[in-house]
Formats: sequence, C-alpha cells, structure tokens
Amino acid sequence: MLSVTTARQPLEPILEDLEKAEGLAALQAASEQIRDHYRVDHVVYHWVDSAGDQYGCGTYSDTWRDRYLEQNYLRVDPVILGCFQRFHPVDWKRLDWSSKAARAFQAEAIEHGVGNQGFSVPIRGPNGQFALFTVSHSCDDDTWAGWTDAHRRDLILIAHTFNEKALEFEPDRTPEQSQSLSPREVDAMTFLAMGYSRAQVADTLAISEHTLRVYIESARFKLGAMNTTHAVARAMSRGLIVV
Amino acid sequence: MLSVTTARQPLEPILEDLEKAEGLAALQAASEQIRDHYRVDHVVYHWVDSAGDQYGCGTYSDTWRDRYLEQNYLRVDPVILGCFQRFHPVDWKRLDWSSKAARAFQAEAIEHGVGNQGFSVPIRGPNGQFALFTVSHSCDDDTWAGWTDAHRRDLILIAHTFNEKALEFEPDRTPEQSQSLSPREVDAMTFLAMGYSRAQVADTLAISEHTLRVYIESARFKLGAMNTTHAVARAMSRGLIVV
DNA sequence: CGTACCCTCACCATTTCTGGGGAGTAGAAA
DNA sequence: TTTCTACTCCCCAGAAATGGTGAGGGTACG
Repeated sequence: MLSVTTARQPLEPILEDLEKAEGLAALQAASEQIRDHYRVDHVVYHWVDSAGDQYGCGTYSDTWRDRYLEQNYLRVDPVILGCFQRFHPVDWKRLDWSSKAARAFQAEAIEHGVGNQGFSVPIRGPNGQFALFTVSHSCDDDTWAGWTDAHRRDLILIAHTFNEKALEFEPDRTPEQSQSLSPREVDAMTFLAMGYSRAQVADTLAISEHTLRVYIESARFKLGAMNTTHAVARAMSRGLIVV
Repeated sequence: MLSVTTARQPLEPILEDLEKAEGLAALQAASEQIRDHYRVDHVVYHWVDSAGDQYGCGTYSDTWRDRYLEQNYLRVDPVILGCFQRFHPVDWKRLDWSSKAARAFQAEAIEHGVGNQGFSVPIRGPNGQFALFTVSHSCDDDTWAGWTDAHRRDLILIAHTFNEKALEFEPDRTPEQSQSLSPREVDAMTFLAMGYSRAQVADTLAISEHTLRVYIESARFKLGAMNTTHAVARAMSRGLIVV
C-alpha cells in the first residue's frame, strides 16, 4: 500500500542496482524491484522507435501488453500522445482523456490492472527517439498527489538511468555517425528546410542556381537520399542542420 | 577550487532555491549560485529554438556571449553539434574536436575563460526544442572525471529544473498548439520524408495521386509551409511525424 | 606535387511538383 | 439535424526540380 506520509526512501540503492543490470532480463527484474521498493502497482519503460517499432519492459500483465501491441494502441494511448507533445514529466490526470477512443482505452487499461493513477516521464533523444518511463497505481487523487510530489525527482533520475541501460543493450538504437556536409551544403539544406525555393536559396547565398544544384546533389548523395525532401529530412534527423 | 574527494554536497537547497526563482534575472542569479555551490568556473543554460533563435543564461562573460552570437557559433560549436546527436549527458572530452573550425572555436573559448573541461546535459522537448545545461571548469582530466562522476545525477536534476523554470518565464517557447495533421496527412508527410515521390506515396497508400496531392496541400496549409520540403521539415521539427 | 575535396559556373531534355478549378461520401461533433 | 472535417476522385497548364555531362580555380594534406 502507498502511504500518504510518503517518507523519503533511499534512492541510491535503486540506481546502483539499475546501473549494474546486464541484459534485458535484468531490466525486467529492475522494474519489478522499483515497483516493490515504491510499493506501486506498476513500473513500465516503453520505447518508441523512429520507425514506429516498440519495445516495452515492465510489470504490466502479458495479456495487456499483447493487447496493446495487437491493437496498435500506440496511436490511441493518451499517455503516449500527451507526453509526445510535452517537455516535462506529467501526471495522467493532466492528459487529455476527452476523446471517445481515449476513454475506451482507459477503461480497458484499468480492466487490465493498469491503475487509475499514473505518472510518466518522457525521455527524448536525437532522431526523434522517444521513450517513456511510467509508474501507475490504484488509489485516490490526494494520496497519489502526495506520492508523486515526494518522488518526482527520484523518478526523473530512475527514468534517465533506465533509458541509458536500455540503450546500452540495444546498440541498434544508437544513431550511427553519418557523413558530414560541407558548409555550403549545410547552407543549402538549411534554407531549403526553411521553405526557400532553389532560386531563392541561390539568391540568398549569392551564387548561381546551377552551383546551388551541385550542392544539393552532393548533399543528397552523401545522405543517401532519393530527392531533396528526403535529403532535408535526413539532414534534420541527423542533426546536421538546425531549423 | 575543485576538490578531488568530491564529497557529496547537499542538492536539495539548490533545487529549492531554483524552484523559487521568479523571472529571468532570478535564473541568472541561480546559475551563479550553482556555480559557487559546486565551485566550478561556469554554469550555463543555453536554449536553441526550432527557428534557430537562441536564449542563454549563465556565467559566461558578456564578451564571449556577444562574440558567440555575433559569429553564429551555434553552427560550429562542437558542444551543440555533439549534444544534438546524443541521448545522454556528455563530457566535452568525448565530443568531436577534430575539425579545424572546432579547434579554432575551442581555442577562442578557452581564451574567453570558458575552461578546458565541460559537462553538458542535453534537454529535449517536443517540436525539436532543444536546450543544454552546461558546467565548465579549468582543471586536469582526473579531477574533472572524479567531479563529474560524483555530481552527474545532481546535474541531471538541476538541468531539468532549470529548464522547467526557463520555460515557465518564456511562455513563447512553450509550443503553441500547432494545428495537428489528419492521419492521412501524417502518412503522406511520413512517406515523403522517407524519400518517396508523390507517385510512390500514392501507390503505397493505395490512393490516387490526386488524392494524395490534396493531403499534401492541406498539410502544407496547416503547417504554414511554402512547399513540400518545407512542410516535411516543419512536421518533423514539430514532432508531428517521426522518421 | 599529386590527389582529393570544395566552390563556382553552364546547357539540355525530362520528370515531377504546384495551383487553379470541381464533386461526392461517410462519420463525428454541435 | 445540420454542420464540419476527413477522405476520396478528376482535368489542365505552367512552374520547378532533376539527371547527365562538362570545366576551371582554390585549398589542404600527405
């Protein structure tokens, strides 16, 4: 049971155990340990790949997890949708549950034992990488508010550490070093991303449009892109240009 | 001076003072307080807008800050470029300083008292928002490694709190609810960002190219984009599509 | 001192994109 | 029930981007 007094429990051992974890099975065990330590119903880490692939790890029941994947709830789940637009950790109460799909989802989640309260920490990386660290529980609002106030900072740190570990075991998810662009190529990509036409970019850079085309083509080649839009998208997601 | 023993200093008062800060001037004071508390040379918070606008706050000298802005070092600074590609907090030693521009930049930074060591925490938000919380210092590698090991977690929490505060005082930077795209528009933008031509996207979505064009045009309109490339770039930087 | 990469400029033919129209369905919201 | 939004389809002509090929001068590095 969750106590309203919410005495600060020591965080260090949790983080240390987490940092010692080796392999995905250990992460699974770590989430259970965190759950038991804080005496909440569930602790979940949820990764959403840049390609839309998912990876989850936590204490939700298998049936709920399977159902979630099977129904592609990723695109309905208000927790995902809400956190994806937010900077900071968020209490589930502050999310938008107004749509019909969202309420149906919520009802089904509670039915599967997810809990009526929740707190999720969004974690973002380059290339649109996104993960969530979530704690959920069943209790009344005041109890939950007290608990989250007391453990908010802990959860941020645990989320970070958990994410670091999860990335460590999945090197595929760390972005590979891509070939860099020349200054002029960066200029070209940047202005194109800002919506300038080729003629406008050439004018802005005070070069002929022919020259500009050479840059765009070489950038496209370096980025392995099939067209200008693709090249700009890749340059952005690789952080080669900042728009 | 930075002590190698790195006894854990209490973090709570720092965070509490930070959370009490009201206004940008208070944040400036907070960065100085953090600097003095940890006895490092500099503490800096640096925001990079999705439009390329910057906002900085910290203990760097005015001359260096002006120089940085004036020279548009944003696009050269290996700390920015490196952290933009990274998930986790990073020690400056692990960044890529190999290019000529980078080394020139480093030399000039040290000349302006920035310090030869540094540790930066990247913070990301929706819509491609990006900020850095940096601590820099002058000392040898071992001392620095010891210090960062001891305070890594503190810095993550401070970075989060600092960022929360900075956002609070600049509501402009909180993402205006950008008009969302319809599912089909998201599909269209996504495939375009993946390099598909209009014909290919239409084929993939099993709709006519004419229909596809309607989606692209309405997406372009919603995003206030001047052309397809611009629309895709905006959709990406606003986190509306994930590629 | 050669190699390699970057910056600059040019033409031609073809493909692709864009902007201007108009029109019907279904489902959800008001 | 009406209204609104999303989704689907169509034509045409002009604007823009692309692909292929070629060439010269500059700087950096071994």
